[in-house]
Formats: sequence, C-alpha cells, structure tokens
Amino acid sequence: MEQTEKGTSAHTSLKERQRQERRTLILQIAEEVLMEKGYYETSIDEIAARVGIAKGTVYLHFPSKGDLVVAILMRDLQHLLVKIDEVAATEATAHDKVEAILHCAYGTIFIKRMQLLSSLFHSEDAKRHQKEHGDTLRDLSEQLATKLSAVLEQGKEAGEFDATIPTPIMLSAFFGLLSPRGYEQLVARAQMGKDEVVRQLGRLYLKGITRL
Amino acid sequence: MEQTEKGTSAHTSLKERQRQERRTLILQIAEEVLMEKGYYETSIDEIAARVGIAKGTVYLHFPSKGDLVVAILMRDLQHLLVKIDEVAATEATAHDKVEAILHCAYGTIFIKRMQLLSSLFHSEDAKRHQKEHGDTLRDLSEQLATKLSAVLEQGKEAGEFDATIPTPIMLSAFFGLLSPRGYEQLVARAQMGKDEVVRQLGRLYLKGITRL
Amino acid sequence: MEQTEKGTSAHTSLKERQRQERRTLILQIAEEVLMEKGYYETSIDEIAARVGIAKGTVYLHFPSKGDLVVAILMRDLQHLLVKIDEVAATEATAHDKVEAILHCAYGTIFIKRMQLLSSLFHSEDAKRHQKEHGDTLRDLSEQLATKLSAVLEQGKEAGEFDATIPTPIMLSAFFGLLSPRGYEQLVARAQMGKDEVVRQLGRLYLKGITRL
Amino acid sequence: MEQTEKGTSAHTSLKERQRQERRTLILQIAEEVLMEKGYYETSIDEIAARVGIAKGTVYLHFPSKGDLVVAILMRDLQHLLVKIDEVAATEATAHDKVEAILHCAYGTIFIKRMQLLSSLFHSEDAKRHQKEHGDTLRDLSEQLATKLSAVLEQGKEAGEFDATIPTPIMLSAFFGLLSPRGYEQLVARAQMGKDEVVRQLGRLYLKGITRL
DNA sequence: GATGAATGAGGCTTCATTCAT
DNA sequence: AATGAATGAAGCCTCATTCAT
Repeated sequence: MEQTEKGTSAHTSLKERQRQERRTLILQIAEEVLMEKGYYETSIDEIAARVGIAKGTVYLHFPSKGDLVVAILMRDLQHLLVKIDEVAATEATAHDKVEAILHCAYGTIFIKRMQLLSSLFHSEDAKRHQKEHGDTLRDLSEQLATKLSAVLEQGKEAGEFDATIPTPIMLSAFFGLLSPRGYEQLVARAQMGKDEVVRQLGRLYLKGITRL
Repeated sequence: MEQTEKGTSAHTSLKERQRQERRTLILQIAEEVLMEKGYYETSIDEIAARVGIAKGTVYLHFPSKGDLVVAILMRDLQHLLVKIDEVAATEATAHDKVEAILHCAYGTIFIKRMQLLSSLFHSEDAKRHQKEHGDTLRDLSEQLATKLSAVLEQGKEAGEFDATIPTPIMLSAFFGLLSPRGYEQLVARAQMGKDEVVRQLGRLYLKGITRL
Repeated sequence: MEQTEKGTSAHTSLKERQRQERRTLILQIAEEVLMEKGYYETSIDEIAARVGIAKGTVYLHFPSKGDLVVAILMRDLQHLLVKIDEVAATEATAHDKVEAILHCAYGTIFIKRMQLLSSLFHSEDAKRHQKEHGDTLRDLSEQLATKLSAVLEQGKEAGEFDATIPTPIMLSAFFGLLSPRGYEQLVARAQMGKDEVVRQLGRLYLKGITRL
Repeated sequence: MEQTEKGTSAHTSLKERQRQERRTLILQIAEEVLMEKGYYETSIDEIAARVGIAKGTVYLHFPSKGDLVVAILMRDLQHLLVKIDEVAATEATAHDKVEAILHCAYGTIFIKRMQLLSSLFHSEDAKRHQKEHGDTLRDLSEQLATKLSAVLEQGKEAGEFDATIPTPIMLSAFFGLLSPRGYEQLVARAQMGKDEVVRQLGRLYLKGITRL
C-alpha cells in the first residue's frame, strides 16, 4: 500500500522519463536510417533492429510509419522555428540574420528531411494522412515560410536586399540551396568541411539576394 | 522459326522501328507517371495501363523497373549534355551560357528526375544496380558536372564569376536552385509563370556567382 | 499476326472460362474452410494452400478477404432468392411453399453462412465495408426477408397461418430454426439423416405458425 | 516478505473478497464487450481499459483470453442450469416449464454467448483448449441438454407435447429460436419490446411442439 | 512478340501474452 | 498484487517479376 503512495509521482516520472528516452532513441535512429535509405527503403523492422527493440515496440510510441516520420519532421521544424524566432528578435542586419538561419538550418541538416516530407506527401493514402498530420506539418511549414519571408522583407525594406526579386523566389532559392543533393558529394569532392560548404553556399546566396 | 527467316532486313527494320516507337512511348508515359507519383508510388501496372499495353510488354523493353527509370534519366541527361555542348561552343559570355543552360535544364524539368535518381541510389539492391547502370549514370552525371564546371571556370578566368567561390559550390548551388521542391508551390504562390520563375531564380543565381 | 485474330474471341473466352473456373474453385474451397473454421480463424494463406495456389492469386479474384466472404454469401443468397421466386410462383399452399423454401435453404446449408455474415458486420472497418458491400448484402437480405414475408402473409390471408403471430416473428423463427448450432450435433445425436432433421424441424415450425 | 506474515486469515479473506469482486467485475465487463463486439474484435486491452485496470491484471485472474470467455460461458450456463432445476421441480405443466425456461434463457440473453462458444470451439489451438475447458463446457452443455430434454420428455409423456417429434429436434429448435440473429433487428423492425418478442417466439415454439 | 495470370517475398500492423519493476 | 512496456508470431495485402500460352 505504502508502495503505491511512494510510487505515485516519482515512479511515474521515472517511467515517463524512460519512455521519453526510448521515444527519443527511436526518433534518433529512425532519422538516421531514413536519411540513409529514404522513406520506402526503410522498414520498421530495420529501425527496430537497429534500436535493438522489437518491431511492436516502435508502435508503442508511434502509431504508424508515417507518424514516425512526421514526428521526426516536426521535431526538426519546430527546432528551426525557435531558432528563427531567436534570430529574428536580434538587432543584427538582415544579412546576418539570414546567414545565421542558414547555418542553423544546415546544422539540423534539416533539409534532407524535406525529401522525406515530399515522400510523405507523395505517398500515403494521401487522404487520411494529409488530414491527420498534413495539417500540422503544413502549418509548421507555413510558419517557417512566413517567418523567413518576414526577415527577407525586412531586409528589402532596409535596402539590404534586392527588392526586385520576389520574396517567394528568395524563399525557394533558400531552400533549394540547402538541397542535400550533392551535399555529401560536395563535402567529399571539394576539400571542405561541412561548415565551409555552408559558409560558401551562404555567401553565394546572400550575394544573390543582396542589393548591389 | 520460319518467321525469323522471313524477317529479312526490311521487315526487321520495320519491326525495329515499331519496337523503338513503343519503347519511346513507354519512356514518355513512364516519365509522366514517375514525375507525378514518385518512384515507389508508381507501379509497372499503372505504366502499362496508361500506355495501353500489358505489364509483360514493359519487361520486353526494360529488364526491370530500375532500368526503366535509369533509361529515362539517361535520356534526359544526354539531352542536356548535348545542349550544354551546343551552348558551350557558343561565343556568348559565361553569364549567358549559364543562363541558357539553366533554362534548358528547367525545360527538361530535369531536376525533378534527380529525385528519382536519388531514389534509385537509395533503393535497389544497391549492389547489382550500382554496378550495372550506376556506372553509366554516374558517368553521365560526371560528364554533366565536368562540362558545367568548365563553363563556370571559363567564367572565372574571364573575370565574370567570383573566383573565390569554389566551382563545386557553384555547381551544387546550380542544381540546388533547380530543386523542384516548391517549384509548383512557387508557380502557385507567386503569381508568375514557369518561365518567370526560372528567370528570377537564374538572376539570383547569376548575381550570386558573379564577380562584383 | 493471324494468331492474334484467331485468339480474339475464342482465346478470350477460353481464358475467361479458366478464370471463372479458378474463381469458382476458390469460392468453393474458401467456403469450406470458412464454414469449418470461421472468419477469423481462416487465413488467406490457408485458403490458397488448400486450393493449391499462391496467396497473391486469391487477390487476383477478390480484392480482400472481406470481399471473398461477401462473394460467397451473395452467391448463396442469390441462389436462394431465385428458388424462393420459383416456389412463390407456384400454385401450392403457403404451407407447402414454406416447406419447400425451408428445404432449399437447408440444402444450401446456407444458414451456416449467416454466421459469417454476422462476423462480417461485427468486424471489418465496419465503415468502409458496410458501405462497399454492406449495401449489396443488406439489399439481398432485405429481398430475402421481403419475399419470405410475402409468402408468410399470403398464408395468413389464406387462413393457413396464425395471423396473431407477427410476420417478423415468423421470419426470425424461420432463420433461427435453421441455425447451424447443433445441426451437426443433431445429425450425430439423433439418429437421423440431414433430410430427416430438416423435415422434422420444418414440421415443428409449420405447426408453430399454422392456424389451428 | 514480512507483509505476507501480516496477511493473516482475516486479512487474506479480505483480499480474497476483493479479488473475487474484481474477478466478477472483469467477467461482467468482458461479457458486455464480448457481446457487443464479438470474440475476435474484442481485445484484452479494451476489456482492461473499460474495467479500469491494467492489461496484466486480467491475466492475474484468467490465464488466457479463451479462459476468460469460458468463464463467462460457464457462469451463464450454471445460472441457467440452476433455474432449470428450480423450474423443473415445480408442479407446473411442461408447457409452463418450457415457457419459464425460455424466458430465463432469454433473460440471460444467454444465447448470444452461444456464438462466443462456437467461436471458441472453432478457434483456439483446438487442442489444448478443448482439452482443458472443453470438457467442462461440454459437460455443462450436456447437463443443460439433459435437463431440458427431461422436461420435454415429461411433457411428451404427459401428453402435452407431440411425441412424434424427436426430443433432439425440439432441443435444437429451442436453441435455434433464441438465435440472436435478428434479435435486435426484430426488436427494431417489429414494434415490440424484448419481452414481447420472447413471448411471441415462445408461443410459436410451444405451439410447434404441442400435441394438437 | 504480346499477354496477363501466377508467384511469393516483403512490408505494415495488431494483439495475446510475458515479465521486470 | 498490479502495472504496462516489450515481445514476436501471425495476418493482410502489394507489386516486381516470371512464364506458359
């Protein structure tokens, strides 16, 4: 009986902690595998095996493969959103803000995940899914676009950026730049570290959008 | 057996012509479907159905789904390679050459196919495939990169492009720019036609790599 | 070329015939297994194995397990409906008509299948299914009930049947009587053949609904 | 360990009482769910959830899902057996006895459970189970059949029931009548309450077995 | 050559059951 | 005793590929 009392909050929080750890571990490994092999070539079986748990355990944390991927995406998107807000609140120039965001975005290598996203929106019952998560995801994506647009437009108003380039174009280029395609190739081919690659790409981009 | 005898050169070339036509038709339709639904969501069944032939017939032309995609990719790559050669042979400025190539690349919307490519390299036994076609594909990609690099470096030497930006970076940005991600969104969101989008992206890119 | 011409109608009808045979075979075996083990204990794998074909082949004929069962049910229901119509068109007394229908219904041992039906309506997404087949099934069931009711009510009007018993009650009892529960037990326990069992149950039933 | 010492007889009986209460509660709720959704559509999870306990706790009371269902069945069968004994001991006519038993049986809506039973005998390793509980269940069923048969045969001897109808037939019809199939439909379709339905079905049945 | 029926590996998901806490 | 996370067998279904006609 006393044990029950003891167990209440402490015990629960312990279990909860473990649960969260497990969940995080799954997310992490799943992310790795997914990045490595893509949505379709990744099987729940493999994720489970790599995590070292049984297939069913994955389903204790995520109701479906799709949900797992959405969870990964959301985690990264949210992370980035927070960073953007932080950066946007700064007194820095628009130029520096964009640069900072760029680095952050690459830090998450978040871009790669965009491919997963497109996988998701291609695939999946395309109905149920877009209803259940699509909204949330789309919402976050929307937020991302909005916040970034705001920074870009601030830059235009401040005369830093080229006002003759439509913001959507800038946005698209921003995300395009970060395209993972060739990212690894780049790091390999050119003899630069990741940071250097990002720095250079950022420079190119910023030059591209800057008002001369 | 006797039929084979009957099939003399004229007959054979007729058959061969028909065969080629069919092959081309399959490639065309397959491309459409693949662009539309992605590699994994596209089934041989659907391609055959849309072409109006039987599933087995597809296998008469392409030994596997993967090979079919590779064929599509190759066709486009080759197309683009030819164009690049043409453009490179011109007397135009490096700036104009790059712009021309960009437009051409977008014309093929060839970029979208890059996703297929990554699908392929992700997926597939990753062994048999990379051995059998990977080489050819990689070879073509290599050629593409090489030719484009040549143009870019010419530009640098001519003082048109910023020599402090490594060519691989420029290359990566070039392909990144064309990222289909958001391409459709862009066309929808911004009120521009496809050409305008490409023009603007090209401008941004060229400004980014140009020596001030 | 000539072969193609030859093949057109004759060939097609051959294939079609084979296809139908296959379909019928699957239905037959599936029915056996389903009767024997019930809906949930029957796996597509087992049906396929018993038929001697691959799992996938079943899906060439029936889009899902549910559909397969529905097909079985429909076949029997339709069969019975036809018989009822025939019987109803007769000049016989209501009593004899009911008796004839009873025998026919038992002949199909169609009743057993009613259990499958209830399985189906219990189970299954309960939504998609009831939408897609439920309507057809319900429709047939409805027809069955309607036609039988008509006969029963004719009997009442003719003074043969007890008008103080509501027709729905008679209907329910009719189907209840045929309940498979114990059918086999009966045949075993009592020393009677199937026909005798049906005859006796019919007698009991008819006495129960007859106007004294 | 010390706690065990603490648990003296009084304590134990308290625990035992609680244990029994819980067991009963589980049986009750499980019955509800099972009636509602059928054997296969009911998960231990759902039962536990509705009871408000953990899944594992169910297994503290019943070694398996099958055993739980058997327990429910047994409870009802025993209940009915007692009632039959009570009724049989009465001075009433066979007619009234049967009627009373009928009402009682329907009161338990015990019939519905018969379906579970058949589920059980269909399913389950069909070996282990029929060995472990099957005997007990079969035994109870046997008793039920025997006692009911006794009443029916008394009726025959008393000249109340039609001696030309074999008792097993009467028995089968008795259970068939109560078939849940359409029970709910009946209550809906015909505008009668449950009692009225039972009354009418009973009338029909009794008329069917009565000697004219 | 063309066809499309057949195959069967492989993926997702559920759920009864176990067991460490 | 109670819990509920973990397990993994088993089921349904898809689809690339093969092959007899």
